[in-house]
Amino acid sequence: MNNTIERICKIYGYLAVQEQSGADFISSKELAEAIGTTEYTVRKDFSVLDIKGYTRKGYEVKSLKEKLGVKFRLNKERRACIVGLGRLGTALLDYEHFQNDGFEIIAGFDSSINKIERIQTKIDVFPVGALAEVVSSRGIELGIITVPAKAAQEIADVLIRAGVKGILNFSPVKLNVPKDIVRLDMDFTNALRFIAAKFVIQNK
Amino acid sequence: MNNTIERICKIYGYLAVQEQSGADFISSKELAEAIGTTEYTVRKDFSVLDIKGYTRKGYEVKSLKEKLGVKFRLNKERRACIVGLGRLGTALLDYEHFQNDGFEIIAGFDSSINKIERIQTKIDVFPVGALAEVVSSRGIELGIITVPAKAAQEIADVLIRAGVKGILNFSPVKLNVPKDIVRLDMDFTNALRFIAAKFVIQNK
DNA sequence: ATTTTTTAGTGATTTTTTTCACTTATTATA
DNA sequence: TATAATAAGTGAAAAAAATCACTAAAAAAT
Ligand SMILES: NC(=O)c1ccc[n+]([C@@H]2O[C@H](COP(=O)([O-])OP(=O)(O)OC[C@H]3O[C@@H](n4cnc5c(N)ncnc54)[C@H](O)[C@@H]3O)[C@@H](O)[C@H]2O)c1
Ligand SMILES: NC(=O)c1ccc[n+]([C@@H]2O[C@H](COP(=O)([O-])OP(=O)(O)OC[C@H]3O[C@@H](n4cnc5c(N)ncnc54)[C@H](O)[C@@H]3O)[C@@H](O)[C@H]2O)c1
Repeated sequence: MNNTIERICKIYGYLAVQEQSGADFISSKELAEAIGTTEYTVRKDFSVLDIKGYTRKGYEVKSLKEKLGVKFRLNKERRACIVGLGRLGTALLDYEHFQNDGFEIIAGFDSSINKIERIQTKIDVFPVGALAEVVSSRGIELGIITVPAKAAQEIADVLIRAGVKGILNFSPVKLNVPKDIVRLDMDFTNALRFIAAKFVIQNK
Repeated sequence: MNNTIERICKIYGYLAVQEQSGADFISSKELAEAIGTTEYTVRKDFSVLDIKGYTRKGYEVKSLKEKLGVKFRLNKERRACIVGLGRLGTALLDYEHFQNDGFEIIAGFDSSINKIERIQTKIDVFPVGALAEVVSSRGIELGIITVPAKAAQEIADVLIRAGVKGILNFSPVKLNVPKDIVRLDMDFTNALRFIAAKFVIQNK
């Protein structure tokens, strides 16, 4: 199931691009190539999701995107916030792509008043003390954590208590969250390790 | 196999922390908890890798880390470079953790001479024209791509021709690489999509 | 000295995921 | 109009991954 979700998310992104460039139909083969899987897997995913295509044409880009959008609620705008406005946090804060793709970063938080005052961005920034209040009052569903490792769990706890449903964690700690909260870790060091390790395995 | 590699990388990171804090032995259960899997899976992974523990004690932290380090060459320093010194690239450039964990960022590249001149960092920065030369002469094995989407494939091609073995790609495009090159995409938008989609699926 | 508890090790089983093999529909072509 | 080609749909098979169920060893407790 996770694999399917992951593929669907990639497909959804690819469809957005294709839609923009005016493509009408797209085959399972092209989708497979675009996201790095096989046409069988793409068709099986769609089969399970009860999504139909057209023989000899493929899937209609617009309606396919629409259907995936509805099934996985990728069509709906989601509000997010970033906690920890250091080097990584500020880079993310100004990353316009998120907004285009349906994720609206509507607030940033930091513990340093200094930083908050100096920061240059169109997005509202607050002291971290306001986190719980802002998250719940503004209906923020996603929390992005870019604070130092030692503060990450505490921030996660506040976010969850305030009502976020998912956490994207950039700090290199494994956060404890209740199992109805979706957590995803972006650990760059592990990513580099994975690349290095995979290379070693592949070549022996 | 990929799943095993991923788990081993996480375990390796956790072991580094445990070693630091002076732990001697660690059980499959603790490891499982730390990386988010089951004790069975951890033991099975080790069983396959022919790694032995001690009954009623667990695995010896130091020698386990050592063994994984050797098997997956995670003990060896790897040189890496960052191409694209914008908001994300500069954040990564100064991220000290990489060095601690055996990844030595030894060069940064950008197409803007202006940027290169203004940038403040201890790491050597070069115009992108020097990429191929620096990569091959300094034995850089890993390339980190943080250029805009439209330049990403071209940079990947140069990196590969110059001899990198793996690419960590932060741009939101699927790079084409020969299959002996390990590529890993860090697509933050997809990560947010995944969280949102998983949440929807979980709660219906 | 004996029993209990804990934890690894692993073959067998189960579950999940992927791939295959084949059918069907539709369009293009001869 | 007949034939060829293309691409979806899907049950079956295969492969991969995870879990279970058990044994064995060692330490701790009685
Ligand atoms: N910089 C990178 O390239 C990079 C790469 C991988 C992972 N990370 C991880 O991302 C996180 C942030 O990294 P960074 O380099 O941006 O660090 P940073 O030190 O530049 O920024 C951290 C920010 O968090 C703020 N902060 C600290 N405690 C806080 C709290 N309790 N509540 C709110 N804000 C708080 C600090 O004031 C600072 O602005 C770290 O966990 C780091 O390990 C960073
Ligand atoms: N900023 C973020 O938070 C964020 C988040 C997710 C993904 N990304 C992706 O990471 C990449 C970089 O994002 P960013 O926000 O840092 O962008 P940015 O515009 O701040 O930086 C891009 C840098 O690449 C340089 N560059 C452009 N073409 C180049 C080339 N051919 N060779 C070498 N350097 C070149 C530019 O001079 C600039 O310094 C983009 O692909 C973006 O989609 C960024």
